[in-house]
Amino acid sequence: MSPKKNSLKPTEKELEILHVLWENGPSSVKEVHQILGGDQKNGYTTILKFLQIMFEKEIVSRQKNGKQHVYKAIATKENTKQQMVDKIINTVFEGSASQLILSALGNNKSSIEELNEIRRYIDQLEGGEK
Amino acid sequence: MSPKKNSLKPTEKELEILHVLWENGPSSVKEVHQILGGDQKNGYTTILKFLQIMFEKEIVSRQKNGKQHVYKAIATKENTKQQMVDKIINTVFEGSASQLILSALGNNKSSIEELNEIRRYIDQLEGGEK
DNA sequence: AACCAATTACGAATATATTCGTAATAGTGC
DNA sequence: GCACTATTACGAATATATTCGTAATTGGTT
Repeated sequence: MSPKKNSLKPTEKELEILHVLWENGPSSVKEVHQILGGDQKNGYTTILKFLQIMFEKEIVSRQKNGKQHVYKAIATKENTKQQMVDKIINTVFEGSASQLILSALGNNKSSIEELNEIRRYIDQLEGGEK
Repeated sequence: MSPKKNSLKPTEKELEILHVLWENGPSSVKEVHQILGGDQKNGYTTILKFLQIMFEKEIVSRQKNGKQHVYKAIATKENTKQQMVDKIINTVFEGSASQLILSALGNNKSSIEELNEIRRYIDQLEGGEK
């Protein structure tokens, strides 16, 4: 019965902005705008508007610093990635993570080192029973 | 310079419908509507409209059968899954398939058998050099 | 050929996402 | 305190997605 809805489904553009906040850390509108390519890519007020909307959706928090706001992502990159992975697993891989994994292994060229890392991780999962 | 754009980004609803066509095979509007839950879930013309739009976007093909159209998915489920995997890899996993895989292994409980299957697949990839 | 039920076609209403212009505000320096 | 500029707030325009009511069509039946 919480008054807020926390569906957490960033749109395409919101995700772009989240990336900036994750990589750059807490940032002003100006910074986000710049990092995303300046006026070539988006009007300043476009980015501003998005940050305001994201603030209302509680995707980001903000804090005043002089006359400007500094925005900060609320969800971590890890959490967000996890949610997106869960979603794709459920919508197209009938709930099976391993299907997704096989598919990811399938077409994408992972290096030998990466494959070894994955193998090590699997060993770890199996070793730790569960 | 082809006259068509083939971006292939099914929306949420389109994906739902594609699933029906993949699982059920070529289907009439009536069938899709029924399988998706009938009038409880969507009006008949809603599904009809979607199939018409998807036809224009060339997501599905269709063929007349008596007075009705029989719709058929153009892309296979495999292709579509692959595209979605590629996209998520590029948008949130900085192009690294193995990152996605580790993430998928991470929170989702795969069974021992599944882990073994994945391991076998990795063996195969490594064995076959490449 | 005329009728009827099933089906499609069309267009509009609503919802959400994206973009940005203009107005209001608020610190800063004088 | 006042003017100046950086910044935010607001509201509207456009785009795309979703939903469905109503009209037109069409194939089969008599």
